[in-house]
Amino acid sequence: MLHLNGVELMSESDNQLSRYNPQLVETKWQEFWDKEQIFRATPSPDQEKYYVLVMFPYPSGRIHMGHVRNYAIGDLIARYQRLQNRNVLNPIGWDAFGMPAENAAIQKKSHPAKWTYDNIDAMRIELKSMGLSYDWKREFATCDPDYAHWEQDLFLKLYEKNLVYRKKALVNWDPVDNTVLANEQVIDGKGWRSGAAVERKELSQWFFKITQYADELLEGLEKLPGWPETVKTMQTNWIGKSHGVEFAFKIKGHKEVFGQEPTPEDSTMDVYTTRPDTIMGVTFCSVAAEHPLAKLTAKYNPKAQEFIHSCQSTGTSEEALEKLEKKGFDTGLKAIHPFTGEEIPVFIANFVLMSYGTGAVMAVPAHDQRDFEFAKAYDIPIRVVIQGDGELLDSQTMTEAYVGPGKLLNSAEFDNLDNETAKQTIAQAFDKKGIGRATINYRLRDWGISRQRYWGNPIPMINCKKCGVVPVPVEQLPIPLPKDVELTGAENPLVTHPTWKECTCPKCGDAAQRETDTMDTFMESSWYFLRYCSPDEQNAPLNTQEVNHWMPVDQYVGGIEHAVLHLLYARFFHKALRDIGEVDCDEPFINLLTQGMVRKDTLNCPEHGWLYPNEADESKGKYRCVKCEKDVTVGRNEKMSKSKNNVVDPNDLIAGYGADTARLFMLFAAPPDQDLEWNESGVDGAWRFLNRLWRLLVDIQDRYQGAKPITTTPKNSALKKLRGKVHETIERVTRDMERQQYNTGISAVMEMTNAGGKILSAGEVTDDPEAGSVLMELAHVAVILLNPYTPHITEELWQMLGQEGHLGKARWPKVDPKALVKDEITIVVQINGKLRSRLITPADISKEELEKAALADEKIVANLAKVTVRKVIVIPGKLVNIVAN
RNA sequence: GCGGGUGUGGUGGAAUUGGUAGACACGCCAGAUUUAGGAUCUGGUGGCGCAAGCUGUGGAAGUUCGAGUCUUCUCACCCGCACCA
Repeated sequence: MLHLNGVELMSESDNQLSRYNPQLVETKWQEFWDKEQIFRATPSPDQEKYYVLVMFPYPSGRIHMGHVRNYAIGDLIARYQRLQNRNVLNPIGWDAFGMPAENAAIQKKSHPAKWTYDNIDAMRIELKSMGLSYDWKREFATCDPDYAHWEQDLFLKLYEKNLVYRKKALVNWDPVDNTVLANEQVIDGKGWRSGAAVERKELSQWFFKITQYADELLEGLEKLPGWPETVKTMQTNWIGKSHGVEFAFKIKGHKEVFGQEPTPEDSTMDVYTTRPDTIMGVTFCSVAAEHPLAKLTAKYNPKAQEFIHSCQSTGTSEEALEKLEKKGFDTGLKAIHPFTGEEIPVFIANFVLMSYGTGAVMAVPAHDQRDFEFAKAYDIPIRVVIQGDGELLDSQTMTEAYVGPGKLLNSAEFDNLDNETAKQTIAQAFDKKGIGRATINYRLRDWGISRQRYWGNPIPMINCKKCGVVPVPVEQLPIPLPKDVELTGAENPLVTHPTWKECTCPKCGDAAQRETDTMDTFMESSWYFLRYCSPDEQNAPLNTQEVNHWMPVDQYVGGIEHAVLHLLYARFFHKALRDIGEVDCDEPFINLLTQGMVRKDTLNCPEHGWLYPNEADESKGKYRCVKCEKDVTVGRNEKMSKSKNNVVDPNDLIAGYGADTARLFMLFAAPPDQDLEWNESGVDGAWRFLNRLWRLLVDIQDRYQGAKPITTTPKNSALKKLRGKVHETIERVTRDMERQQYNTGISAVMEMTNAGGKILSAGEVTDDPEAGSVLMELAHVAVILLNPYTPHITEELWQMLGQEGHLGKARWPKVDPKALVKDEITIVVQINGKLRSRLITPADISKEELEKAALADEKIVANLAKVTVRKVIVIPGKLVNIVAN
């Protein structure tokens, strides 16, 4: 019996000639990898490092197809890089804080920690059944006391650096989850998780100064060529940098309107505009409902108050906004135009946002669509100040605002300037007058991280009546969550717990209270990739030396849904940690691969609603419900989701076909960044290929046991051609690995094994003295090239081929350039670009000879009988195109 | 509305980046094999045509000896943002 590091080859009765048994093979190799710690990563000075990272899962209890795809891709990259002799770090862990654990605890009257750790145990088994090459020694969950401890520590370090602050803020309140949401977590005015309509509420909140890094986050994108354009565009738009001018209007009329003299604050109004070139077209101003001038007006005028109220109660849903009419309320106050001295009305308008710029805008109806609509509704003058090429604009007849480029008119000393130049000239004019200056504005706002939830990491702060906000001293960390809580969903147990929040102020020693908010769970995912580098570090959040050895992440793999949220927070947090000396590099993720969704048809029965795939019978393209025989509507092909029942459980797939088949299918069915349509027969195809491969290699080993892979050029031309195919395949698969088009890599190997199978079954050259070594080379190459896709079966076949050791020690094959040299090639002959004939010529044929041969070809001669040749284009090695008429 | 992307056989998808369109697979058709494991093997398979051939990459035009690939316009679908001044 053969042995390999204590692992037995399949027993005699079950060996070489027997069928491919994935369950046996996979269990065997998973145990071997585990026992021998094959994928343990330790820094090594001799090898180039490679850090591959997959987005860690939330421990929901079961893996889904999205995980399988994500981790199959990540593992393929890890194994490929190992074969390229790189020292690979491929870690995994658990994004373990969050609301589902609390909801489950409420439902089951248990504790979130128990639910979470039970789920992790279940999911770990599932992940292990996939045969992923993780360094499991680095595994952690973000709810581990250790991880929470060092996160609190980092929070305090950033607080010291003045990157964290607290302020009262109007927040997005999710009434179902009873918590605050960041702007990024509000989608179409609804909570990203609960789907409930978000309300506005004013609360004291902790913020990270992400806006301080807005410019670097924006510019950093340019240094990331390995990121998809879509993600970079989304982040660019999210940051929303704009150049403009901020200036102040003098405000008058307080006495007339309110019967009161203005306070200094009330007598001016700051506005921000990106269009200073249209300054002479300003005919009114508008302010947000929350603007101080609006509030002032409301104080004296109940109708204004009513109007403001109606603004705030309008929904923020997509539809509501789209149909929302432009409405305003005239404050009666007048703004003084800074250049003309003209008095213009100031309105409270329902479409002005308090949270962007200054909450007040100068309105130019002729050149801004919103202002145009507003002016039409309230009969405000429209003044054209930019004239584009073409027809003359007429303020009386124009039906929409002109927002294009052009020359200035009706603009006094600025007349005839082109508007781009005017932006600068006028900005300077503001500066000279001392009432305004060029400003940069961002759409991005600071990251609010306070959450009124139990199952999160406590914010390590103390509120003292005397001293105010005081940070918890580092030596008192960690602040653990209380274990003795009962979750009801009504109120945060950290608030209601009898003792947890009570403490003494570190400054004055008086009784004080802890901050009861916990941190946004995006905090945990903002530095987990750093903690992976030194997961056991006991004295600090990070071991800087180890972190700097492994960082940055060379390849990050995950879902596109994190394009803005997680990926922007993580970039920011990383840069902040860089600035407190925790890590050296500027960007955490050099290359980003965003995999597409796994989708499946949805089935809907008129009686039973959404059906599971096995609840409908298919015949002739029609589906019937197995329960009621009614016709089933086949809905759109959609992302697999529990609510639509269009899910396939990866565990069933792995139990039935094995992990290798599941992985192969996932990687073969589509390029990784594209959506993947789930298709049962595609799985069968992958399964059959692995069986064919198995049989082919068993056949080769049977016939040519002991043959050494060939290293020279075979004499027989069929064998030479086959060897050419082998090396062409190495070249193609290598290229596909580098360009991350894994589906075509598999195709290439399939072509190669098909060619090998053909030679064997044809039987013509199987007795050639070199046949064995050519086929043995093919077998070896097939095994190694496929190892990143299907690790278990390739290990088993490697061993079956009599190889010492395991594939962890193998190296990616090298192309023998001699093997790629072809004796003859096929040349296409076209007439006027249409295919007319093919020539088989020696590979080294000269241009002239090729032209001659093409023109002498029978079919070509026949086709040229009635026309005159005008020109002949010869592309050596490819084609000849004859231009004739 | 703005920004980004995608349209190729019955299906998933290829096409060395301007040079044989449809690789590889699924499905289907025909045949072989008394066929023990989700069969396997051989051949065929874009459309039209008996054939030579014609035609064909959402549509229209253009550049080019030559266009799935480049340019312009247009249609459809998908994703993101959405009154950001």
